[in-house]
Amino acid sequence: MEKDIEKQIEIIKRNTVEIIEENELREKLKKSIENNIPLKIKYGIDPTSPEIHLGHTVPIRKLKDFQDLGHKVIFLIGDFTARIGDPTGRKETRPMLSVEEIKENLSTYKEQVSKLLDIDKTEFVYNSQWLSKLNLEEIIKLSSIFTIAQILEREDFTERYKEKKPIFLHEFLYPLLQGYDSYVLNADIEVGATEQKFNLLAGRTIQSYLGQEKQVVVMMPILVGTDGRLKMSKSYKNHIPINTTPFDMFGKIMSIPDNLMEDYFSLLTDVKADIYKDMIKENPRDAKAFLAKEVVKIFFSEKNAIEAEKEFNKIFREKDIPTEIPEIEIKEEMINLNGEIEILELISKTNMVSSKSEGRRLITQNAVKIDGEVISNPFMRIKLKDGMIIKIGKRKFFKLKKK
RNA sequence: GGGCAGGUGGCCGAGUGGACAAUGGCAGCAGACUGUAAAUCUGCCGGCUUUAUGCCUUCGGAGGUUCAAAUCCUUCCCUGCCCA
Repeated sequence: MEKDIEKQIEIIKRNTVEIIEENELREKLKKSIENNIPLKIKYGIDPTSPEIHLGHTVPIRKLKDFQDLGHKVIFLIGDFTARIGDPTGRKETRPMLSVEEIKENLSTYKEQVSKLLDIDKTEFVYNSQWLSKLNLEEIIKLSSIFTIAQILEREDFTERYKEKKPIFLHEFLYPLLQGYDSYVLNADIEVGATEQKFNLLAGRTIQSYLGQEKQVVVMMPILVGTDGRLKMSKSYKNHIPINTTPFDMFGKIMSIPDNLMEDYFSLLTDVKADIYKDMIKENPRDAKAFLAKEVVKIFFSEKNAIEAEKEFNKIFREKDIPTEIPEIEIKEEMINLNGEIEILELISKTNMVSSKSEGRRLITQNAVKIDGEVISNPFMRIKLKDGMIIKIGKRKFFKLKKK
């Protein structure tokens, strides 16, 4: 364990937006070092979607910092609270998840987290273990800690309230339960994104109400998604999942707006600020490629990162075809006697496009190429050849396989 | 329980009997350009049919009125506001 408090503080503070309260953190660290007992770091996640994306990795990287400092990371899977749905940042009520759905989502979690954390040193807990046992009396007692005004004070609730959107009673319970989790775990520190502030603070209130030392709250910034405006989230379709291919991750990072680069460097990589700032100034494109490589390296390997870049350049700079292309088999009955088929027929029947209209649209927009040649007539008859390359748009490639 | 206002395409949001597959914005897709799947500009953006003043499905659900309904009526479900 790192024995120097100031050094620990320095590492903890990197990238954090706010720490509540810093002196309490100092106290906790001091005690921890004196007694050689690691602090319990709580981090909770909803198993609503089994996909972890780069946005989630910002706080998770902070957990890694704590782990490296010798503290104990407790990864809380909110399988029970997921059934309520965290109202945080939501403009509307979340649908309740069923037990089955949650179970399904849980399975891939650990694997993804293990790309960032030392999984053997990480404890995983499920809050259904204790929350499902709470009785009504205890819930009422918890509810009595907060007033409606306090809960309505939260920005997302206030907004919804102002916009006359529904807020359901059970949503009020969410922060209470999250706070109660902290009490059950006897958490020293809870890490979360800034939008979690209310929930994180509820933990402090509940702990102290129940006679426990308050947790310190460490808040991490929100990562903006590929659209450059909204927070990264699967539901906004602006996310970069980590369960993907190195090439896809590389490409998605290349698609972020230029002005996001600094944030991404600082929140997702260990590259020093003066280095990436210079790079961005010098050549934004190359800086972005470097960023993409660095991130891919974290989740895959250096080799994968280099290959991904090569592949990316091959396709988008040299306008070449990818190394690996999905093969499409053509069934006999689709082809006429001369071995021909209409192009639209070909791409729609083989599901290269989602519908015939879509295919027609793409063809008339000059988005379809066969062996490098633009096809602009949807009814053009194509003589099929084994190994023919069909390119649709910029990114979709198919190789024909004739039976 | 009563009164009032609402429920529209992935989202936001116009439309209040025909020309509405439904203005606009966002997201998405394509093309051009480029330094990249950045930015910008242009086009597309329910499905089906060789495309057409064509057909089918869609404006909370179910019925109905009408030659014709997202638009009118009945009823049910859901939300907000006010009263109790």
